[in-house]
Amino acid sequence: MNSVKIKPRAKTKSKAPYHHGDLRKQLVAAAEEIILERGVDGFTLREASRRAGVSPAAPAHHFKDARGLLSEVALLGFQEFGDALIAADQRGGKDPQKRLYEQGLAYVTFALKNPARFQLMFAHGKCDMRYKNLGEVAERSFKVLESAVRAASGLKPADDMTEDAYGLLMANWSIVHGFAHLALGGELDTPAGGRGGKGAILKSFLPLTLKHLPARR
Amino acid sequence: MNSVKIKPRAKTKSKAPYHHGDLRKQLVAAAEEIILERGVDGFTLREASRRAGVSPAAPAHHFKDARGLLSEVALLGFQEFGDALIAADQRGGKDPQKRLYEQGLAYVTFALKNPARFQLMFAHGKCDMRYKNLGEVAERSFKVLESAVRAASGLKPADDMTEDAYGLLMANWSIVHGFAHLALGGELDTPAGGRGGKGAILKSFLPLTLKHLPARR
DNA sequence: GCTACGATCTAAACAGTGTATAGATCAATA
DNA sequence: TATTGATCTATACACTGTTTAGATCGTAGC
Repeated sequence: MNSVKIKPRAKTKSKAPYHHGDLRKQLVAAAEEIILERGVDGFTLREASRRAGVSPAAPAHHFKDARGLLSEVALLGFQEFGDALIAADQRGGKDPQKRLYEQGLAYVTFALKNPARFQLMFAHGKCDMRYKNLGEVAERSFKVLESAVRAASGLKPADDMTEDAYGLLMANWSIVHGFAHLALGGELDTPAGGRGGKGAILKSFLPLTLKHLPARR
Repeated sequence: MNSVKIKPRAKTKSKAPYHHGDLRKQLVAAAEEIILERGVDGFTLREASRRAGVSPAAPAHHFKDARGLLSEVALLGFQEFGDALIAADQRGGKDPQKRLYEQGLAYVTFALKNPARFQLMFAHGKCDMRYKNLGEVAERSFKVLESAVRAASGLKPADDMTEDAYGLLMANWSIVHGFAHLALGGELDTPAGGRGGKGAILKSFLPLTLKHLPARR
């Protein structure tokens, strides 16, 4: 056999060059794969290296450490998440109640469709909020919610948040976040007519719950 | 000197016997210490062994593996948790709304006062729900909530849950669980006048949020 | 009292992890 | 063309959970 050595990472390429060329992106992709397959806790940096076809020390040149790579994944997640929330908010038009409802729908939908990413984004200590602009990007999602709550509370954009408005904000956030967390933990599968997977949860349980989204009082 | 050798683990005892004598309990205690100090992810079985003064292989005689030990900790947690919910429910008397409020208060209070334990109890995959009677004990807490929701929905104990009642249940659970999760993640610290630690959260933020606990509609 | 046993422990080993170090490779710049 | 800096490998270290074989010791049965 006339040795044509295979580059492990590329589909059909020449010789496995010493330099990967696209490692950073592939590490991120591998990380997303892994947390999807094995959960956030199942992630290992060495496995990501393996899937990218490099040595365990290679990632250090692109990310400070394992948390760095996970933080990058979270960053991308929060970007998509924020976009989804903004789009939902706009679907709500001028009705604050509808804005909150659409946001809640989008919040949980994102969580159930991107379970691993969502768990990572809100896991305690898994990623470093000082990584790049992760903190700001996460804050952006928060602001979308705050904006709708301000409208629902009759506040103008420049006004300070009142205590009541802040209570409304926390209540709205809590209910959708709690629902997402419980659903992802399988906590909503057991009782009564559960089962049916994420689809059933989104289609039947979620609307039943979002009916109770707190409005201004 | 009439040799009174010190047993490393016991306060003031004789000789460090080959057999520990109280290992199971001390492992549980060590595990609770560790998750409190280092978080659930910071737990290692070897560290627990070290603190109990035994070799890394010793725990295997009392727990199947690391998850087994954590499951035991979760089991004890759910027992206390269930007791707290039941006591709160009774404080609510005959008013379903008050029962739900007291339960919510107790739910979040438990979470903030036992952060590590709570995170463990609701962490995905950290403990084995088939461990001993962990599943049933966890279910017991759920039943306390369900019972109050039945009352709030005008259902008798024997009645099947209606869709609406189930929505009410999920909404109540979601809001308190979400609040607890967000608070533990420090998510409620940043904005506006936050800070002040868990005490401030319990005393000011929580009531503002629980005002919005969904009632029957 | 003795013996045998079963429960409980230790010591040592194995495979896996994250990460630090030193050195190899290679594109691009001076 | 030589050098430099970015990117990679090989190696090593200190951890981890868990398994194995063997040591210890309370106690049940004789």
